[in-house]
Amino acid sequence: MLKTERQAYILRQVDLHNRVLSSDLSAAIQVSEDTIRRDLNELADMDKIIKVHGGALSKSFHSSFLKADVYQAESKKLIAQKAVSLIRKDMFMLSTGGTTVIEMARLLPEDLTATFFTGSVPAAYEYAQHPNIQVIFLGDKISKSSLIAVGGEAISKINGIKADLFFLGINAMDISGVSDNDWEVVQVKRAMIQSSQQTVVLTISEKLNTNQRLTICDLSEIDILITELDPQDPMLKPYRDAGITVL
Amino acid sequence: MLKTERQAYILRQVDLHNRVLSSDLSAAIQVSEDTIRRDLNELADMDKIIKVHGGALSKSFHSSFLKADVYQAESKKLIAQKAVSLIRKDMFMLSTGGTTVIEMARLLPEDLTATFFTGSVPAAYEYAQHPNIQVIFLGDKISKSSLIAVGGEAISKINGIKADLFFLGINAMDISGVSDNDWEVVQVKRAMIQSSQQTVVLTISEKLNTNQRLTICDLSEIDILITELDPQDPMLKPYRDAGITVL
DNA sequence: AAATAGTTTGCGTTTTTATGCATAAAAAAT
DNA sequence: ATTTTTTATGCATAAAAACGCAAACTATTT
Repeated sequence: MLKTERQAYILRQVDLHNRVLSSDLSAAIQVSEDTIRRDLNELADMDKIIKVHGGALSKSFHSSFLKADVYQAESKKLIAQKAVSLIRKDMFMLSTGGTTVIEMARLLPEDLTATFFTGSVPAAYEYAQHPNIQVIFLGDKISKSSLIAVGGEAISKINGIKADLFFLGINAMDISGVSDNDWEVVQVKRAMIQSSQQTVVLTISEKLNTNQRLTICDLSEIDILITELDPQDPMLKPYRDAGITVL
Repeated sequence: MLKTERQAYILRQVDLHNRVLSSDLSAAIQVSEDTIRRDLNELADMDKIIKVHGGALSKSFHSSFLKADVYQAESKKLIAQKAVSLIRKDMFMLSTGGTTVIEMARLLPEDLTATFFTGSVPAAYEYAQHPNIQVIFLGDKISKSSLIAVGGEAISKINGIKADLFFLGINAMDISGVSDNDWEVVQVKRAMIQSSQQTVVLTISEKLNTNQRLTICDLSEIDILITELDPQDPMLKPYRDAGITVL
């Protein structure tokens, strides 16, 4: 069997079965596991598969179904970097969805090990792409508008958690607090605030000094605020004055 | 034998067998491997074959190596259409992930109202895009390889459901049953089978007559099998004989 | 027909590539 | 923390490719 043929066979098996073990391939094609491993590495270099310990995963299944959100992409990267700096090894994290949070999920360093609890479908997807992050999905009814799990089940699950840090993506925030327009989402976010040591708001500055109908919490419940602006920016002064650490 | 003759012969062999070895050709035509190599190089320069280490491949082989998933997209649409026909208004559905199932999710008619329970992140995402489908996510730890919630929490949640129909995407299936290679996923799929009135397997025919380490269930637990093939296709006979309704 | 120029082919040599094995390092699993 | 499994690395071997060269063959010109 030619090397190229062998690699084509491997690729087919991976795509077909989603996941293959080196040992199975080795037995099936009758070559050493060494050779299989070299093939997998080459296919991975060509971006055709995802190599994992002991075998490989299909790429077609894992390549992002979420198109990268280009709106204010640079700002979001800045925010992401600041947020990442707060995470320590093996922390328990809570997280909502939202484009800013998802952008951050993509920038988590490869070697970071941590556990993320989330009820957001896209956020769970992004976290799950990372090799060393464990993702726990807090299931329940999925809200169509925000793609986040809402309802009593989700909330009671959240109540059972004690997280170190909570990354909160928001819709609106002003000096009277954080607000939203979806009652079910508000409930979930409130529960998440209660269940974590520290709450970190991630937002582009555009959302500051706006508000919506329903209040999630007032500023005293926010510990850290991260925007793309310089922490000393005058726009952020009201929040610093309210006792929030602004990064 | 003339050079042009020889090259014509080689080309014929490549098209016939999809691949040739330099050593075989050399023995067959009684010329040195050096000459064969030169011929192969020339044919490759003319873009008539793909030269690889040890021989050559036909162009059709190589193109399928590059993008193997295109031809299956059509198959999956066929499967999706058959699957959709089983759903009635306001049914309670269970569903795994998997590319075939996700393809089906995209083809659900706009006006269909139903409730889908799933533990699959990408499937939940697709279902959530539909205006009239309610999505309940069965949360727990997300398996990185399959992006599906696994674990005791998920299973006990599944046990609490009584669904009308279960769309099961699979990795491998033969006459001895449905199998997989991830223990945690097997557990979840088993629970889902138990919790639904009818189990419908969705798969491209390529996965038929393959098997993996861990058994999910035997054929008696499958009610309906949907592939891209005609229900009368001989390949499906064993499954019809086992009492499965083949669509 | 002989001479000549241009191809083609086979062969020896050198490089490159492919593969398996042994061993050490790293990563999971227990 | 220890044991097992998986991976990386260097090395040996064999197979294949590249290269140069000379002999054999073709075709063309004289």
